[in-house]
Amino acid sequence: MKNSDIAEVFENIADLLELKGENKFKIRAYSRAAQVISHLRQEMELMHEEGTDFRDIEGIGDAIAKKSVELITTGKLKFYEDLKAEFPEGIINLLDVPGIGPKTAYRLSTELGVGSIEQLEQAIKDGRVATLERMGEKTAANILHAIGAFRRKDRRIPLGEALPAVEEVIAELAKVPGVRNLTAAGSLRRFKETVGDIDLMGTADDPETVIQVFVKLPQVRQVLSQGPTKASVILPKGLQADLRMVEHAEFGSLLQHFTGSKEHNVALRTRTQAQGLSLSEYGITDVKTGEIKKFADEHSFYRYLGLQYIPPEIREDMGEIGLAAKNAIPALVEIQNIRGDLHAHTTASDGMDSIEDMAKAAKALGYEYLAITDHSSGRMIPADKKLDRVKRQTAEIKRINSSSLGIYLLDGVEVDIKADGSLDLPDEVLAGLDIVIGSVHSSFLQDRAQMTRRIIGAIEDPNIDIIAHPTCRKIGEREPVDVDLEALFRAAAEHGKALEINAMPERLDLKDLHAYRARELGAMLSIGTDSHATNHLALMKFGIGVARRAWCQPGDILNTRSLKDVLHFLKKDKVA
DNA sequence: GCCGTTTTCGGCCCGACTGTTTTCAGTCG
Repeated sequence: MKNSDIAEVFENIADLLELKGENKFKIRAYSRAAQVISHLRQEMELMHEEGTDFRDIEGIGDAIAKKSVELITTGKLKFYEDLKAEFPEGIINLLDVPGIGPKTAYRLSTELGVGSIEQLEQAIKDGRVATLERMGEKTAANILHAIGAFRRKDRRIPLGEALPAVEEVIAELAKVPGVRNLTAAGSLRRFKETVGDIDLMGTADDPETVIQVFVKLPQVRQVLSQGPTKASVILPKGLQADLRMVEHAEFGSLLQHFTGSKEHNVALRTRTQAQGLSLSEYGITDVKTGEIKKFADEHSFYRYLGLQYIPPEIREDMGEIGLAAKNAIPALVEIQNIRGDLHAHTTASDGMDSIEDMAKAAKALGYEYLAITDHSSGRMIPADKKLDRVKRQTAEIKRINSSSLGIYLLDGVEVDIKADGSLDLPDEVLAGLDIVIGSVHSSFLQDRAQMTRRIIGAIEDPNIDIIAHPTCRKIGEREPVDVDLEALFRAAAEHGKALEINAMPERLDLKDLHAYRARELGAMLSIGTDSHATNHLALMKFGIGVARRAWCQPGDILNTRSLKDVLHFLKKDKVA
């Protein structure tokens, strides 16, 4: 049973207890445990095998530890089964509809016998919902609308899609006179791989004007709510955007509050409560005097609480607050630390631009080096031409490296790790290159044992330097391959090979939790954009976001190193 | 149900908006 399954059970328990009207702190405890479990960097199943006591995990005590063990060992939980049996089938599904909480779900279920979204839709249409106490025509219509939106919005939007939409809206709002500090906060600012909705904020001399411009933007498909300081709208593709405006002097508190995560903020508030302080988006209130202190920026906000500044990417209540109190937050890797890109394609395979154009674009970013790593075969390369292609590439790279362009090209390849584990180019060809990236591009559905052997075999191959996009997932498109990541990370650490954080927004592979664990086990990481055109080189920032979410420091990332040190890692010192 | 620079018992985060209410409950983030 995977962590996500266990977390789901506890989240469902929290929902059911809420339906039941249980003690809200008990409910919160289950909900919090679910949250913590879904953020664990190791599978609980494995931790259990290794004898880990789950009570050592913050947020998990005697009861939930015991229930977790029951789930892991038997695949079921009696407490949960009994609880479910107390309610009409399907009641939990109703909670998925935005606007329906436990109270409403319970009444719909008990008073109208509604047990599914379809039945709910029917009950609204024949007018039964509007007749309930404290419900009306408007509420019923809103629920009906929410059902439609819920059906269309079946997944969170990848970061790479949300960001351009946001930039467009911000550009429009920036035209309003007196507007300042327009920023996207929320999961977007924390670089989460998918974004549920967009949190925009800013400050203005006259906030209400900005809200009015916002709800009338041409992109806006629907206005969900609108007040003097806050509005929510639906943008194309069902993307929800919330805008909040405050006074200039309060921006730091606002940004901090809406950057989240929710868990981080809850933990922060709980902690500061003991100091007699109350936190909100408007500032920090001294509970005794009622005096409110405002903050124009986040740094002063955290400083006032006696905390080191915490970078947005690690605000997940995963230990960062305790470390900040001890001034022990590590210096996370930044885009400025990156000295080159180790994964790029050209017209030699399926890329759009020539080797020289890619080199110039990388140079323009200030890089010292760029690895040209076209595919071994397939993707525009006939099998019988693959050796010629490599030869031509090597010659062209030699030419550019001896020119005055001022960037060093690493002569490389992204070689397929074939289904049987063999590599798609002969050893002697691979041995002659500066850098060899191994990738799985086929037979994604192999079973765990086979896939693990396949990739670890490549890690053990002396010619391989980096494993690209190790899980092969594509967000919202293709599931990750079934592989024993723990074993893979250990093998990479043992053999001194790097694992890629692929920076393409639809990949982000390794993902944050995996990169965290790989680093913890001592594996080197590299961030590669997998660029297929010059403008893709700028996607590096997404890889940096993942690396920061994985608490990586510059030393954890291969391509923060100088060319000399990279070549040393690749055991190609002699080439430099 | 969890947890401890006030505590092993008694606490447990904060505010806006909506709709249906004459003062607030429910939901969301």
